[in-house]
Amino acid sequence: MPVTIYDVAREAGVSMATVSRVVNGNPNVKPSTRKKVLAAIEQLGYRPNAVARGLASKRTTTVGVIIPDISSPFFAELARGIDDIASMYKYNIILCNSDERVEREVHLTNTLLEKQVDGIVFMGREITESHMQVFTTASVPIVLAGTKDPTGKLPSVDISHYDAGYDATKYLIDKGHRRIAMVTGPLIDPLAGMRRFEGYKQALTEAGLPLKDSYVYNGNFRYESGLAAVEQFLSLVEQPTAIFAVSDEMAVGVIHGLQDRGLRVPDDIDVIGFDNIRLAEMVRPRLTTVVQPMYDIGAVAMRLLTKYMNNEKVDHHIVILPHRIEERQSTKGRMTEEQQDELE
Amino acid sequence: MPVTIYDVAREAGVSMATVSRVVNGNPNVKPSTRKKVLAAIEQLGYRPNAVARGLASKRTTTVGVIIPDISSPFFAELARGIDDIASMYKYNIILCNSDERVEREVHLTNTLLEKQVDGIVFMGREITESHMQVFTTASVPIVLAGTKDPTGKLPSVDISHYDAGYDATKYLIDKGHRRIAMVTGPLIDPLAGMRRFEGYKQALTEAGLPLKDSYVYNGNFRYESGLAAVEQFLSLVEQPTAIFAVSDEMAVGVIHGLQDRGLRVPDDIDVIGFDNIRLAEMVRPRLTTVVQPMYDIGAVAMRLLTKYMNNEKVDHHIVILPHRIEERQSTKGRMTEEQQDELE
DNA sequence: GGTTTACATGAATACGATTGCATGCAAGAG
DNA sequence: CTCTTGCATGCAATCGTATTCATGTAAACC
Repeated sequence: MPVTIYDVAREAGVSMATVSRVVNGNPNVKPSTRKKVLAAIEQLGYRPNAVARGLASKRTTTVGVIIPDISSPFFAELARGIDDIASMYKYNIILCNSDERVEREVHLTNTLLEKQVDGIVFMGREITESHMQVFTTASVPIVLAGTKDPTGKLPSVDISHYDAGYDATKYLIDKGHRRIAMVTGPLIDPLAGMRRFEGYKQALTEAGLPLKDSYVYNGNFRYESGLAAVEQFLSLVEQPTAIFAVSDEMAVGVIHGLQDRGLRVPDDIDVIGFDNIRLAEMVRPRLTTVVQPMYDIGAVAMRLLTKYMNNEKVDHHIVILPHRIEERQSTKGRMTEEQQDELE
Repeated sequence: MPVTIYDVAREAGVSMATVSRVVNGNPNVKPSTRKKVLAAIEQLGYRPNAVARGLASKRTTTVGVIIPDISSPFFAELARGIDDIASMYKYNIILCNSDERVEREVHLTNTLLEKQVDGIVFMGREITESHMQVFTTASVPIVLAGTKDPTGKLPSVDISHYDAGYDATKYLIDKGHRRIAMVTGPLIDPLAGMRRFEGYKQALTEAGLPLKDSYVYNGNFRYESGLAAVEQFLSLVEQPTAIFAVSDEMAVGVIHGLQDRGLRVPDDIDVIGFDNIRLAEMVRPRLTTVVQPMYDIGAVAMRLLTKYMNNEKVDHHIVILPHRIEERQSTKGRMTEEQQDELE
């Protein structure tokens, strides 16, 4: 029923090969016939069948995107970066939510490969053996965004979580803090969980500060974790003077937990977050945070993928994007003892 | 190079038709041969080519989703609802960001149709003539989510924006407010902009309250609009005692704008928002808001689409989901004069 | 035991494009 | 004027599957 390339050919009085050529912008067509064909297309309301084209050409101009949860602001921003670059290169995106479940991630990968996507951008937590197994059976490129595989084989785009954890902690130390608590992510997460925590530990160690278990709360990136963390920290005899939470949501939870107990931020306690989602500017006090270029991670990952898909030369298959600390109102620092001495 | 159904057939010593049958779960296959085929598939690592299947069967088990901006929490939640139901029915989704630009929406629709999606879920602002034109050329069902077309022809899932606007305003009136300001969306938006505003006007009228231009600020759903609105309202001699913002982001902007000026919410001014995104619970005071079932709108829209795709009977092609007001701490009301009289 | 019935399977074709190869023709070279 | 060259076009194979139809076989029936 729908009009095919053959109908157009008949209408224009040419062969289907010629129609195909004008549709695909092949220069080897006489302007006059091109015009005829275009007219026929317009006339008949012809819409090329991309599935047939995909079968014949072995390219679908579609890429798969596997994401933990699109309703998370962090990943949504990443996804937007991916899609913007994708559409810039004329690709469409098949978006799949994995909820970070390994079997599902593997299953989705297979589904995407069946659908003959030209490439895949993968976002997840841990890269396991199961992942590597499917990934290596793929005949199309796969790049990791916001993750890195332990073997370093796969192309990936991410920040240095270790450095970021270190920098945030160092920032607080330099501000004069000595009792610094941390709200971590799930430590099963090797990067956003573990590596950031290791950065924290390193910074403490270098400053000669003790690592106290009671100053570490194991969160899950969500707001409620922040609230819960405050409970733990405030029950201590020696309460922290600064709290480093590895997601903005948790950081805001911390701030509100503190405020609900009558403490002021940053007057009583400093708080620093992580990510720099829009929320960070939509709290009072505005949140000092480690900014992670989420949009860019997505965009760069997609750009990298296009290079692989076009068999272009790539210099570095692992790219580490810079992070930085955006100083806002949730941190103001403490005077160190030396500074206090000077004042006297 | 990749292994095809033909290779499997040879390996299993059957015809490709039989392989196709077992792959598609056709019951007309002797268990013993099914087993042989399955073994061959496993052995060869066969992965069915969904593109070829799509061409032959004329179904892609893929649906298109056009969305203004996936990085907006509101739409992200909607998208999640869509994807969950889609994957429940074994569909994948092609996600496209339109930025609410009409030409782009039209263009994306055409692209999706070329890719032979089995259906489309469309989210946008206004449904114009251009939209209707493409939509009607489509041979697959299209359902609107979070919008409605003026002609009422297209299937859609949404709330009643008019009622919601009315209810929010009425809520404030019942709380004793007489000076109620509103931060609207762009009035070009016929629903989230205009209809909510009309509900507001109606509620005022019924209560015998005047509609004052200075009490209306034209926002764009973003946080900054809320801040700006406060500027306008506080410059008035007779300042409002309650503010109704048609997005939570704007409402939070309003709250912060007020707080930044030393006013307290709700002690000095009540604020009510709209949407009930997670942010609403991540502010102090927590935001009273009109809850819009975003996830459900997406889910129901997708469910409706599956019915159309399966040629099932549908009772109502336009479905209006319920909204309600979630009362939190940003509203506490004012005593009316009568109440004050009673106290004396 | 012959006829009907149901099931299991294979051969062949359609799906709607892309693309390599052959061909015809006109222009340019010698 | 002939030969070469290159452009414009058509022919036909191909992509990997679904699906109809015909066929063969075994079970079921009276």
